[in-house]
Amino acid sequence: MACSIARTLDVIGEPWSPLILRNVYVGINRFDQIQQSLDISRKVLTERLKWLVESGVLERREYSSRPPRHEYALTAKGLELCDLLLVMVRWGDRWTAGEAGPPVLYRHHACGEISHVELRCAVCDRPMGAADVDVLPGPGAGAPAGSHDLPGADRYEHAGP
Amino acid sequence: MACSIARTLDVIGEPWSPLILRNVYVGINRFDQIQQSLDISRKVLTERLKWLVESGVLERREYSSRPPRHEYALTAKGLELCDLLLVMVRWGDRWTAGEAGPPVLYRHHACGEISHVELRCAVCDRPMGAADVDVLPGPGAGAPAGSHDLPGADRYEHAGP
DNA sequence: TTCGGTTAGTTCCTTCAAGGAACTTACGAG
DNA sequence: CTCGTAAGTTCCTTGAAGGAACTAACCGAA
Repeated sequence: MACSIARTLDVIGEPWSPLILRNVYVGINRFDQIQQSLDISRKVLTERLKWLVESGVLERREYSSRPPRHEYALTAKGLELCDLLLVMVRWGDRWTAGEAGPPVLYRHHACGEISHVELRCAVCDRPMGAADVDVLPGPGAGAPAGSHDLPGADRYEHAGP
Repeated sequence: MACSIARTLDVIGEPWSPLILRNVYVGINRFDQIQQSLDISRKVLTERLKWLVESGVLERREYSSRPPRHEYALTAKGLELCDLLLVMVRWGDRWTAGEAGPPVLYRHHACGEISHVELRCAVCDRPMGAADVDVLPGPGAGAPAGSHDLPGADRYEHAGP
């Protein structure tokens, strides 16, 4: 579990990143639009966008040369990150609901119904949450036994298995 | 979509929080254990734990009075947040895999197989990801039409619908 | 041709939060 | 009586975030 979470957080761990991602997802994908809708500092937005592009989550593309204008689009990698947002939304709706119900609804293309996501087991299709699994060391585990503080560890790479 | 993400991020938005949650989930649930395994500053850990307890995600319980000793445990609310971690792990494994495969594996109690989570539609059971939904305004939407910058907004509450 | 206006950033300065190391409290063991 | 441990606090230093203003590259209108 450890390092995959850390690696994911390395990409979208800072608080603004998921909100930026969400905005691009819903079509707010130009610099000034994002900056105004989130009320984020232009400097930080520049940094985050650069990082998200470097990480392969967003793509910066020119929609007009002369005047050079750019917009940001989700890659396949980024679109799958938005699945994570869907799960966040689900939790936020369930546990921190405002007075008036969820602010946004999702209609599933396949069935046309207003719905929400559920976690299922990829093998047996039954519900699969954190309460329904055992955690075992896998092939990429840092070291067999009880070793923490791997040496060349970057930010977020502290967490041992 | 907006504010539910923001509300969720308000609880676990800072980078350390998901890692703390994960540690408690796997049984590393005392102050010094967490501090050492994450190599996090004691001060910040204190703050995060306090916040997670206030948010109802963790519970601080005394496992020994005199000497007063405490440990942290997940609440139901917190356990469901761990579902989010499972989805993070899935993404991290797929897109930022190390050389040697995933560091941790999950065995599903119901079927006994090593597996991973999939997102399904709660209504029709078919796969449901960010690519498979339309986003519509819901009952709790800030305002009907194109209004941003709601006034009394706290941190993360900037994001309009 | 000059005067805005728009988009996408930089630059600079100030404030706030994170990190690190040492200190505190409350006990129990030798 | 000193040592060790768990769970924090306190203090100081560094790094990142926020804010406002400035730049660049063009377009269209006066």
